Amino acid sequence: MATHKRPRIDPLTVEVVELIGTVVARYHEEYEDAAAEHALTGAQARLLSLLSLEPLPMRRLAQKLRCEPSNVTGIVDRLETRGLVERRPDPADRRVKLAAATAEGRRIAGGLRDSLDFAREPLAELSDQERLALRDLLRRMLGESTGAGTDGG
Amino acid sequence: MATHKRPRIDPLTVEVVELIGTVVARYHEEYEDAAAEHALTGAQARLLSLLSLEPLPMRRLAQKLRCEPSNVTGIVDRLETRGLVERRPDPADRRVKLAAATAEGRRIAGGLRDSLDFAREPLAELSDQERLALRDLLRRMLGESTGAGTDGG
DNA sequence: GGCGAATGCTTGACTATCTAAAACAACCAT
DNA sequence: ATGGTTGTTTTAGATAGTCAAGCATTCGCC
Repeated sequence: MATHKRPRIDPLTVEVVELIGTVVARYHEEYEDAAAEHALTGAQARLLSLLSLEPLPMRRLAQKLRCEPSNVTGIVDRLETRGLVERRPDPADRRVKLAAATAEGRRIAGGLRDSLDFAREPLAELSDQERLALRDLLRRMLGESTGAGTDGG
Repeated sequence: MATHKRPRIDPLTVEVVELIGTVVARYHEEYEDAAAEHALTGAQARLLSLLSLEPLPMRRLAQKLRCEPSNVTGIVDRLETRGLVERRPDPADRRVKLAAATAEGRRIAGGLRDSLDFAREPLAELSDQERLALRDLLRRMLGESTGAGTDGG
């Protein structure tokens, strides 16, 4: 009964998996906290951070956030109500609406970035050499598909 | 203007931070997908996984999931409706309700664990020695506060 | 030039997650 | 016994997410 034919995993792999789980959990916690400090939800913070780099069509936002466009409509609505984001027409295509961060929106996004100490603090524990080693290991683990934005267009 | 007095960060640290962000994103994606394969939401999957180890009081669940107890009520309700979880009285304290996974719930939790290939697949890329190095780096990064469940009672 | 299909966004209906506040029951100390 | 504390649920309300339908615009094609 319950023949869980789970491929045998060595304890080391299990431990690494658990460590990664811990990193993931802590990262999220810190992110949500940082967002909350600026009266943003996680989803709002992610969207606003994207827009602080460049204006984007709603459709593009949905792709980057991996959700339905109709969902983006709501999130942008709430940010627009608060004056952090605005919708602009796309001169090249009148169907498209470009969401863009306002000056205030960019200010908040900057503050958010600064609050995101998660990455800096624990990394400070590591020497340059160790950071280098960590980078290489993570790269290999991610299989070079680390184009950081290569989410096929 | 906007004197973002952001402590200068070296490019290596920035890159490592981005890599960790990618790991976090992929982990979540995989987790949600695995949950969806078993007709569970992320929150339901996390809760059920906890209960597959041992029955827990609602209050304890809320602590582990870092949310309000009233929230746990709803999630357990939905899982109970589907017969994956049941509420039992705590013989030692009649106020307490112990949430416990049913046999079917444990079965699903097992399947969920098996689907969670995220950790195994990319880790297979690494040699034993590299895994060891990665473990040590992650441990140091997390500052030994990796008691994996030492969420003070 | 115009017609139909495809594209971009929004709306509406519905579910899940989450919080805060209030209600209720049971425990515990005095 | 009384009263304060603790554990759970209920209620109300917000956000986030899906899917299907609707509307406007663009594009392919004749």
